[in-house]
Amino acid sequence: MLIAIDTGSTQPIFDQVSQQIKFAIAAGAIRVNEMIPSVRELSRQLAINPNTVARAYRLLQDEGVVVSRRGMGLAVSEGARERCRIERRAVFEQMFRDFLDHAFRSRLAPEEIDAIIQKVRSRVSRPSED
Amino acid sequence: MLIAIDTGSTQPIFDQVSQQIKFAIAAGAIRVNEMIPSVRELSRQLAINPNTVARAYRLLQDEGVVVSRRGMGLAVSEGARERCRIERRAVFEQMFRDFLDHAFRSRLAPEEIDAIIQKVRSRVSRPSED
Amino acid sequence: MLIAIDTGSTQPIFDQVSQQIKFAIAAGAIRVNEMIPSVRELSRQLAINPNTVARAYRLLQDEGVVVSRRGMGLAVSEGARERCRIERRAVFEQMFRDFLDHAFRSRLAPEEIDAIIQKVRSRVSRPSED
Amino acid sequence: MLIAIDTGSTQPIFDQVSQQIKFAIAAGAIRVNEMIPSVRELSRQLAINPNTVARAYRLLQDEGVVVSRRGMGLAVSEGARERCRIERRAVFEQMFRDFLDHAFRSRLAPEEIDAIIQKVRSRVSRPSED
DNA sequence: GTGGTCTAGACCACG
DNA sequence: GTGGTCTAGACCACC
Repeated sequence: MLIAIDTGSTQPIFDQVSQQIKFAIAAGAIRVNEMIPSVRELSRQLAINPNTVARAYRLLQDEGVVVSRRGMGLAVSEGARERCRIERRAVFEQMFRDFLDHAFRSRLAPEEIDAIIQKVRSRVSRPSED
Repeated sequence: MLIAIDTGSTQPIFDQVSQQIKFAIAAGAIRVNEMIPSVRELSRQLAINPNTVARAYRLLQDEGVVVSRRGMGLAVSEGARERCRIERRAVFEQMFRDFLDHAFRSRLAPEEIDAIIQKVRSRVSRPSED
Repeated sequence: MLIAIDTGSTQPIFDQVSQQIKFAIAAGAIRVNEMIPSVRELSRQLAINPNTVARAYRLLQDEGVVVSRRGMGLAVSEGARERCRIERRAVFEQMFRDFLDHAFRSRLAPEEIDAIIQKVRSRVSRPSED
Repeated sequence: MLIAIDTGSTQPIFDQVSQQIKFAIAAGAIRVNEMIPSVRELSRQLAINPNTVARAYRLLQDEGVVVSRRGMGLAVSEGARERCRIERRAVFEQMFRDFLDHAFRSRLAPEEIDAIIQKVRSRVSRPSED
């Protein structure tokens, strides 16, 4: 359950948690029918407020990614993996679209956009260390 | 002075205003030593509160992009264009780096990343209508 | 948390607040990692508008003296004390340099400058009552 | 008539002008009964708004430092020099008192205050070049 | 006319 | 509970 919280990010913590769980499911790191950690357990691990984990889990339930098993906890639902893959794809498509749109609106020259993409890609086959 | 406010964005209005002014300077749409619109004028144009514009302008002053000419208004400072260009470049480099890093950490396959870039780029020579 | 507001001063209230907090950190009266009073709390204590305190706190954040812990409040950042000491030192060095420079430019005789320093120092081991 | 305007200073321009004239009189650089430049002349020299010079001159008249000679302009009044010396003295005494009071209230150690005074004095026999 | 500060009060998301 | 943003409107000094 490798979840990395960035408290400095503008993305809310509950969102980081739920998103990383979904993307872990998409990647197959958590399997269908597998249980996810309890609220108390995960909040302890990540050193964040239990309410925050609870909110992330509520989100996952509302989206049908996990289902409650009474008295046991939450398990990854049938079909969750495919849906998580689709969402992951959509998230990053939107992210790149925002980048391009914003760059165009800022009158950044196409050549400069190309230069950015070239430069960053050449440096990042694994995450940067900034 | 083409500034477009997106009230739905998570980016605060004052931030949109100051950023768009900086990028307009970067693009040469506002020249060094030129005055920027008065707080009251711009707030009227954009139909937002003068305090919000004032806050954007305060940001610009703190960053040294504009200087106050007392009783007269705010003028684009010497060397502002180059600094704005550099900042614009840095902003978009960071944006694309975030995209890539985040995608890698989400274990998105390199081929899928390529597919996203191809697909979106082919579609966006002008801003999307989302 | 002894903060004294001088409403008659030309120095803005938000500036007095942020500076006094920085100097309190420099003096060790507020410790690293300690939370500073909430916006509402301090505004109540000082009988000033919450927005004014918020602006002071925004300044402190921009300077990296405090960091926001979301939903919890603001905490003094690592290394803040040393930076606050340095700033305090710089502020007063500049203040005295301004005094001297201005005096010289006004062609005040060195003996008269000495006389002023002697006279005032002998009188002030505690703050004056002006 | 050596007047140096600092547009970046917090001290209003009209105040800089009137104060520097008074201090020039205190220093004997402008003599009793001598005429000071016309509003138009000085505003041209300093490249500032004539209204600003006019306001400075009004101040000087109100304080009795200069008197109007109909159709001719403004002349330094009898006894102006002594009064200007006294004011100059008071201004710098207050300036140094502010420095000390503020430093005490900021809990700056007396040794550090001494250190500042030593350091700056050793460097400044003529104005600094900051 | 200009920017700058301050107040008052509303609304929001986060924990 | 916390900070953050935005609106509305007043007041000030400066040019």
